[in-house]
Amino acid sequence: MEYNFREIEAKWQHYWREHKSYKTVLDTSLPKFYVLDMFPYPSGSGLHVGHPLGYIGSDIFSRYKRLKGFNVLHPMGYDAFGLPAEQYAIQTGQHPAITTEQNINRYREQLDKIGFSFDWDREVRTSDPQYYKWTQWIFIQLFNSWYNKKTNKAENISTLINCFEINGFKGTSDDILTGDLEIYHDGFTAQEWKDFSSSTKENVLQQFRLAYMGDTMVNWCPQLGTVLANEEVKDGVSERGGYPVERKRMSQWCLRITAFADRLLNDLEGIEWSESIKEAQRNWIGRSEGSSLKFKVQGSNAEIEVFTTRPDTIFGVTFLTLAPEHELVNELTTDEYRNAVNEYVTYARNRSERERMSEVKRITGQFTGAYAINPLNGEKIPVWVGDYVLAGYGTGAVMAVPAGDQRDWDFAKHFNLPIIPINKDVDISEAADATKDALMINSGFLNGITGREAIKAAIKEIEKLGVGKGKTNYRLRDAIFGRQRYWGEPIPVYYNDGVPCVMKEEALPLVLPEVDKFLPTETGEPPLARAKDWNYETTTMPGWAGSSWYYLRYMDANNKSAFVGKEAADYWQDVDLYLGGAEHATGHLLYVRFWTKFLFDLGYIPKQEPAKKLINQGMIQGVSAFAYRLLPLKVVITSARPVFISKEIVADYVSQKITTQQLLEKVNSKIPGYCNLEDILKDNAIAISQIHVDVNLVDNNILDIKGFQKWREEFVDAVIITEDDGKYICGSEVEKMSKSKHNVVSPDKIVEDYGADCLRLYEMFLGPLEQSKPWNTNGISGVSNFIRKLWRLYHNKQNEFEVSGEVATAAELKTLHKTIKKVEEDIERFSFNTSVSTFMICVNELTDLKCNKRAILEPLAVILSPYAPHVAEELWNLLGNKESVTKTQFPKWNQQYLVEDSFEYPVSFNGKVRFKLTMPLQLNKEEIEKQVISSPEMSKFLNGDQIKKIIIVPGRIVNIVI
RNA sequence: GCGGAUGUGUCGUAAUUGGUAGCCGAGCCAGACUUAGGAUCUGGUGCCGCGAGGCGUGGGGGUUCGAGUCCCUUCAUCCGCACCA
Repeated sequence: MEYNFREIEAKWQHYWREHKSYKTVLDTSLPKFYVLDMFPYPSGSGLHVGHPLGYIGSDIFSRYKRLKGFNVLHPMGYDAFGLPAEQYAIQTGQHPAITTEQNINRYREQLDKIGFSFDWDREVRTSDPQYYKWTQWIFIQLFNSWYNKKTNKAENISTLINCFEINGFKGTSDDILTGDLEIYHDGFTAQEWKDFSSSTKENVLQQFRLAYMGDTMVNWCPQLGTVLANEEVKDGVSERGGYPVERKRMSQWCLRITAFADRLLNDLEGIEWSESIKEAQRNWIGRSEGSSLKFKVQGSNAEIEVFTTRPDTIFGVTFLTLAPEHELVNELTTDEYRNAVNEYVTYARNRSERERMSEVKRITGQFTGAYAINPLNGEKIPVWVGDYVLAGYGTGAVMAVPAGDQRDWDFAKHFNLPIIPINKDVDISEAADATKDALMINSGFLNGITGREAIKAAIKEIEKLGVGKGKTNYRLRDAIFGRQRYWGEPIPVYYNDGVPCVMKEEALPLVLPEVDKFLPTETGEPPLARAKDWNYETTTMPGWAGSSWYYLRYMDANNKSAFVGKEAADYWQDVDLYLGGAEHATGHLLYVRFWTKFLFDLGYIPKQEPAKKLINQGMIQGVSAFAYRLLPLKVVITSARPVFISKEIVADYVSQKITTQQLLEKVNSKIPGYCNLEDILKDNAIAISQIHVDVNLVDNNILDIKGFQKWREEFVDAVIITEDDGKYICGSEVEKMSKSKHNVVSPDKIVEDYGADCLRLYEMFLGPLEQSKPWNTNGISGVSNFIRKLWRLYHNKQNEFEVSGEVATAAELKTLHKTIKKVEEDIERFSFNTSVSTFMICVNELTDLKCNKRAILEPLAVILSPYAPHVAEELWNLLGNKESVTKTQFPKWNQQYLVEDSFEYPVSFNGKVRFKLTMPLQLNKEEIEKQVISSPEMSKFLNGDQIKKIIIVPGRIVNIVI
């Protein structure tokens, strides 16, 4: 045996744990560096090889920064509340806390085997009452705060109450307003405020609080029995479980994230996050600027308010469309159209969200009989109802400009409504044209200017007439914060005569109560309603609550008196490097920014962005393996045994290179009399189904037949039809790694077979960190060889450590310093895959030089230690160092060893390399030119042409332009 | 439809500011040592061509002495948002 990774890795993992090598303490004498991984949800299936990818990257960077003299905070914890544990609890009755605990222990065991440098003394678990105590505390702060538009920050609600007591409230025009005040539309005086009952006061304040009870349309999932956030719904079904989701109006706890929309959008500028994440967030916030506009309704007091981004097109309006759910639909509809409208509204409501999405192109609508008046030209225009207008965006009503908007155009064509051209020389006979650059026509005072200019002019006029005003609209909705679930943080609220009150901070945590079952009650109330003497809110917080501030807790994880102490917050500030998957773009990564801004506004933390730099590691996909099962249909089966056919044979069959008869003959030769050949041929009734095979039973697409037969009881005596050489070839496909697809590769197995260092190096070697790629173990031998080669360099045949004290030669030093330089540059730009190659080149060169010198090995062990800490630590130790390699400094590379004395210049003519010339590197441009021109090859390739120009890049290239 | 990203050998990939395309690894081929190991070592391996040479970074065009890299255009794949007014 040579390099024994099992022994070495166990030894050093034990050492690090015993010596708390990675414990971090606040030390103001050192510069800080905070490296954070998105903490995992501890699922029942354990880690797969995809999970550690980001952790390895962040670990390399953390270890590197430590060697560079930084005080590095590199913590880990668990996002422990979540649906799967609860679903499991519902099925088995097992308390989710127990399942979660077990899963966490398994995760920890797996993580420990990979040799991460986490400071486990700072571990957090969101489901721990000592943690969620502070999540609840933050909720209370949100409840006790409002957003002051004047100061543009969150403030304690008392400043608002003060304001009411002194000035009263002027209603919607008051610029301290951020909530949508429908109830207190006309405002109130200071005296009226004082006279309000406490419940009326609270009703008013609810319109301002950052945590409030809102009556909103929610995504209701009947199967899961809970509401879901927008990002938990994909294509009309729940992200988890894939159950249908419907829209439902419910009273819910909400967080007023919309108050922060502008800052969430603008502050994206200042952070180093990938463009795709930023863009996803911009998209999600969906800021659009335009104007509100009120249309009077003929013969009614009602006004229809619309939002438009194109007020310039106001003269092209030929009808209004209301969403079917719009509150004025009923009031406006004339008796003549009442039945038709009711019918249409019912139809639209019953169309599920899913249908509505999949039938986007289907145009439906109904005239209400009502007419509105265009406030700018007094034209009478019909009011329609149509489900292409969404109730949830803007005002739920649009002014339809068929000339400029395709949806309006389609609607107008379908119902034969008029289309007024508003742009000069623009053809709208086949489609609408939304250009802003054409000159306006048929547009009153806007005629003759471009749409771009007209937008400003129109808003000015609209505001002058008092029929609307310039307005910014957001797609972003307030975040629904209540979940009808058990396994989440209880919301620290109780009710006094139906008026919500938050608990006193001293009374926290409000601990999750025991319940007899984890299901909703018979009356449809959330599981918490089952708890005895539970006088609190029965919904719990959503999964993202605990993860919206965990990075702050790590700074001061054991603080009993604050969510984070001032000293710790001031020192650690924010995350310098955040690593995690891109799938949280519009969920976690938006909420964590929201909470950070809020806590910043209240003065608890010094930064208003959580993370300076974000790297999204790519997803590692699984390579699924398939076996092909022969399914005889409508056929007399004489054998009930399952039959599997090797892929190549199937492929032949499918591509009809062999006939059904040949296939069956093949089957029959293996199991005579398997089925009635004639009947099969008569009906041509044969089908092949694909089944996922556990990838651990497959090597290079070749199936372990015995293992496969043992895998499932029903396969024990399955008939396997192989290729002629007796091999069964599986099919393969790249899919998401998941238990149900049996394509999960566990890091444990890799560690077991090759060692943790090898796993770390290989995961990095696989390609750029940010790129998604399928897992493929085939190439791992190269990395494994590298470690063994390094080991062998410093061990003799008897596996005894043998190192020479001789002075290193120039060539050896060159190799070393080249490597240090490259590795340092690679780490700084997160190009970990290229440094693995660099190490390989280094060891190859040292092997060629037969170099086993201490002077080379010592620094090499240090620069290798972020990547392969165990083997580096062992070598470092063998060299006689008492302290751990992690306590040392990253070596400095020295230019002097890298200087070449000569360089082989490629000499090219018009960019085509014709010959090469070796010259001293120290030559300046003139000298190089002289040498090139006087070289014997020159005339041969110049071929009588005139030299126009010579371009020389010293140390690079010589190009002659002819 | 809008937005983001990616296209390089058989495969994973590499290539400072535009400067010898294909580093490193896998696979494959040949050889050595050995005799059957999933070991180690050496050499070869983009395509066409006997060769000189030519062609090559998804396709087409452009800028340049010179383009994987910059610009325009187009195609393909992946991801996000989507009847957002």
